[in-house]
Amino acid sequence: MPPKKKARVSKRAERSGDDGEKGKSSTAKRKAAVPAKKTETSSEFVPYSRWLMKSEPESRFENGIDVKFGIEDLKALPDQTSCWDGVRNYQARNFMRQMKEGQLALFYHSNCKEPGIAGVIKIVKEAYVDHTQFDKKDVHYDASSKPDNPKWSMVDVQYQRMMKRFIPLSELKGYHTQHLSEGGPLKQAALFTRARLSVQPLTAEEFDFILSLEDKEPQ
DNA sequence: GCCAACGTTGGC
DNA sequence: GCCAACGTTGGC
Repeated sequence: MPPKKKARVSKRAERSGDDGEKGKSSTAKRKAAVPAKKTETSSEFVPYSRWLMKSEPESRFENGIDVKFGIEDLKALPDQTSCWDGVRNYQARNFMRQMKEGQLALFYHSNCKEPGIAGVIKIVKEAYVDHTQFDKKDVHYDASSKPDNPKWSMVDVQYQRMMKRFIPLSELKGYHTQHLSEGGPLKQAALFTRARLSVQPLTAEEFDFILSLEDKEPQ
């Protein structure tokens, strides 16, 4: 399961102990878990079912370790499957814990020449303990996390397909700006409103809109 | 390489 | 429990 890899996020996160989900007390709550949207006609919560996950496709060394993990790297693995370890941000972790097997996510290339949406992946294993938090050699080792009460989780994802064409961030940003003034599906996309979140939810409208761009001319 | 935005830490 | 300092994310 554990190919070395990806998702760059803080590296210490030390205490703060919080756990995000016991929700009630303490600090670090700040903007805890954004609640899923409600439907118009009922007060039922509709859980998110689409996601966007960021990873770096270009080599970058952290403590002597290359954190490069682009969609091509995922595609090259046995079963085209990998665990998504190394997430060290509570909101991102909490979103991963909401993921269900079979759900789709957009694979986003970050911190690179051309940031943007590279392809589609599928959640093939729901959240479980991220072993790298206990590994002193790992870039994302977290000395504050104890095996009897692990802080960090990961999911497994499987490559589905490349986008028919790469959708650059710049293009999405153009639509975001446009939708802000005229209305439209990317108006509130987390990619822009929560820029630094490495694992974020997408509404069905956002997800479908982004996929629809594949068949349009680059803007 | 710069640096704005923002999450985390830790003193008080 | 506030908030300034610090460190990271990630576009440009």
